[in-house]
Amino acid sequence: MTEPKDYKIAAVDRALALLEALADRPDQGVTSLAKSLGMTKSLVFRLLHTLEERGFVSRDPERAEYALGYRIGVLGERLGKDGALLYAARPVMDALRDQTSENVNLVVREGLKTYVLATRAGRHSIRLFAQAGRNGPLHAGGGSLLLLAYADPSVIDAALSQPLEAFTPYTITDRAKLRQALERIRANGYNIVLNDLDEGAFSVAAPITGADGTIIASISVAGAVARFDEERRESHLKAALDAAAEISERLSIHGPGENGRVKSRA
Amino acid sequence: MTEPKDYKIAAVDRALALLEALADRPDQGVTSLAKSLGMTKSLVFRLLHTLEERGFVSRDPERAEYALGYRIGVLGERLGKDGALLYAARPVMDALRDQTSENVNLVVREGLKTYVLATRAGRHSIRLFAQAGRNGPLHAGGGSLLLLAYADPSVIDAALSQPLEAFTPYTITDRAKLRQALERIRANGYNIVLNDLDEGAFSVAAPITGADGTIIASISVAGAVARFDEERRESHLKAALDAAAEISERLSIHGPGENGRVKSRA
DNA sequence: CCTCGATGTTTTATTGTGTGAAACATCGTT
DNA sequence: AACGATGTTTCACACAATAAAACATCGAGG
Repeated sequence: MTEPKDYKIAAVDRALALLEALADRPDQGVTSLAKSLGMTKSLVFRLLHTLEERGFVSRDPERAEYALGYRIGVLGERLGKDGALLYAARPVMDALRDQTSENVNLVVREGLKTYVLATRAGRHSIRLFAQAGRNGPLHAGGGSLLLLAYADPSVIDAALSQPLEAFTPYTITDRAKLRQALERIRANGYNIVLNDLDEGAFSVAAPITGADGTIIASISVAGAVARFDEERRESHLKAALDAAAEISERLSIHGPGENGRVKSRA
Repeated sequence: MTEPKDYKIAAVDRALALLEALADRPDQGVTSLAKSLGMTKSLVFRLLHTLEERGFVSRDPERAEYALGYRIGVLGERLGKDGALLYAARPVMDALRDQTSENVNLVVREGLKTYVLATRAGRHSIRLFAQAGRNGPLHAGGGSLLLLAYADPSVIDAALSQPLEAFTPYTITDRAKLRQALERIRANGYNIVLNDLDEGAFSVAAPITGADGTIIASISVAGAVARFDEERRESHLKAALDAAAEISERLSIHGPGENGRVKSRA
């Protein structure tokens, strides 16, 4: 450990910790916050005062309890749900790509389509299977099927009531079989497919959980089936699941644990 | 001015200013931020560093440019759109109530219904016309009609294709007349109705604009028609429009101007 | 009704820390 | 190759953040 230069400015860091604490449990008073954060009351008081002036926290005037303020919402809106996901996923995707040397895709659902939010190109393949910003079907592709599996039943019904295009001979177009596949995905907690969207491609997908506990995205490792053997199947799966867990952790209200820090590139 | 004791912590305040600046214009570098905020580079650098460690800003590693980080999105999600609106509106609603002595309602649209987010009870009326959390129709009531007027055309069509209940003899149920009324609301930029939802009640409603520039809510002054004369009509209208502007300003990405501060209760 | 305890608010002194200036590094550009 | 602009790091000092403790305010309970 090279004792990596602490440029943190303590006052700011404390203020941010305070915000996190309020997000975690709103409607706390000065004393309660001070206790749980190990700060003095006067410090907490002044931090809150500063944050309040800018609308980052708001005080219930009657009960002298604080909560996150509207400005957080305004700034958050600017970022958008996708933004939070994207930013949280970025370094994790980099790491996953480095680990697997394969393509990495971050996919979300929008209505009855899927949407590739971001990709990382693997080392091997010349051609990327997915491209950022690309729309895709819900019933084919590792990440897409996974998202469908965890979608609201009404969404599943709607998706299955549409015509199911066969992108390859391996695409599942039989509705009963598709439901079975979804069932198995939910049972496993991941999804591995071969050739169903792009012929010659495999995809190992894991679910990402948002702050509210629902599954909001999938991250997947994808590449050419030629390179896909039993050993890689295991390692890719573990890597994808770990990456998904890491991103989910970052998106959780409690934030990334002390452990979860992604090591920056040397 | 009583020179109100500055409890602000400068470092924290600067950090927040930095966040605002990044929200305002993302993808800025250290120098640009330093210049526009009148801080030194080193300070900005360290503030950014601190914010980055907690995920409140994120850096594009290649281009060394910063933007809001995922953590803002996570916390913002916690608050929700309604939360931001509610917290931003609270003090303004208090002030509006004090000015007008009438009921004040904050209404948003949800699908083809409206929803009362918050109310302030006026001095006069014993009975509150609206109650927080209450659903209402889209085609009657000062705030509701206003929201309908500014809604997407598809929403208007959908709303008009439903049966239009007559809550009082004054409720507009004729679709052509309703469309005319909506037209007039858009032309005026406000809406004043009498008796159309509750008999004996007037409502003066003004539109609130969200961070993205669309109209997301209405704030209205409402009371008994008996107390509604030409003079009050003018003063209530101006008060409502001012209040709406104030809230909109707070919700804008640029934030409340120096002027916009709501004076706290003595 | 008064006292007690708990909470939020204000003051104050001291130290530590946030700060600016300036040196340094690292780019891309002409 | 030299320049200019940008990001990074160092460093010394002043001032501002901090902890402790006093004060205010409120409610509960005897």
